[in-house]
Amino acid sequence: MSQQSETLRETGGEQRQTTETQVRDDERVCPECEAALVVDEAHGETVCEACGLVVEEDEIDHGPEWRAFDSNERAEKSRVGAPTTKLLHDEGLSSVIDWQDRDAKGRTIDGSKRRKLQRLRTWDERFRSKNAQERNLKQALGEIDRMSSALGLPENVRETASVVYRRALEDDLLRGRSIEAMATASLYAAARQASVPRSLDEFEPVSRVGRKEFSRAYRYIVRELGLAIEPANPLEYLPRFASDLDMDGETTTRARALLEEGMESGVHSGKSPVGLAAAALYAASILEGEKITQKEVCSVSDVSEVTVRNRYTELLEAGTDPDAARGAA
DNA sequence: CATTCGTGAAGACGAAT
DNA sequence: ATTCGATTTCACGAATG
Repeated sequence: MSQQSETLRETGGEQRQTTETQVRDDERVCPECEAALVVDEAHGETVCEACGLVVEEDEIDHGPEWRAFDSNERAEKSRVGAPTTKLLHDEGLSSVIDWQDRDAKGRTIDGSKRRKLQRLRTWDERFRSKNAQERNLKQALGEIDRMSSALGLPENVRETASVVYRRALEDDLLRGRSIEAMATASLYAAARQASVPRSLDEFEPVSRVGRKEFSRAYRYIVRELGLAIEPANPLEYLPRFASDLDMDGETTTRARALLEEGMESGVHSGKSPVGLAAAALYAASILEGEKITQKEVCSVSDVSEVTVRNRYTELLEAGTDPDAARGAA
């Protein structure tokens, strides 16, 4: 999956080089000598290269840009430009291109200037929508990170999830759906694709949106993106549940055999894979004499005891395993 | 007493219309 | 969007150890 990590790196481009203590700050120059300022991150200071003048960080002056010698002058020149706002991602500092073909005095613009404006609008629009998507993505990736660490999902699943999300974003699948729901759905899909599935029940408490919402989002992206996700295999849940229960390797192997047999005879069609896995563990624990209670398997697998009961009787019936018969007797 | 087993009503879900 | 069928869950009681 090198393709995925490449896509990932692509947008991670805004990392700062924090290892360097000295970074040129080209935006500002020293008020005394006009030389470029240098940011000393170790000391948290901004310093002039040439004359050594120290300009404190975080002391950016938003006030008047000229000195005022009396109140008249102060009123006149108090501020240049619009105040900045945190509500816009660029703090309102970017240019806005009007849709009207008129200049500042209201006269119409014509000819080549008009076409030029048109091209500018096109690009402006492209950058703006790109930024909107980037911000969206940033938030979603944060959520994916949060949830996957809460669920103990490995790194590669996060990457897959972010790729899925990115595709959904590019295909304009986000309309009317919340970022959170889509992020959850992407992670769910990724976990299943990576053969380390988590059930919807496990996602419910870590997601910020309701189960209904993200499961709908999940179905939606699977259909729209054409993701090939097969029904979850009960075997994939086994190792995790087994280790949660501190079960014997023997018993786990037995459970796996039981499951495989059961799937041969088709007991699993239409049944919840999680319940099947839980039942197999329970059945195996009886057969192996390492007794665990139904309640215990239920607590690690989030299925009801009833389901475990039903599944495990089916599993034992389907199992023509002579060994199983002997163990039960 | 804890665990297991069975049952019917009720909810959730996917498929079909 | 609603309806239908299958599955799961809940709540309960009974049996078993």
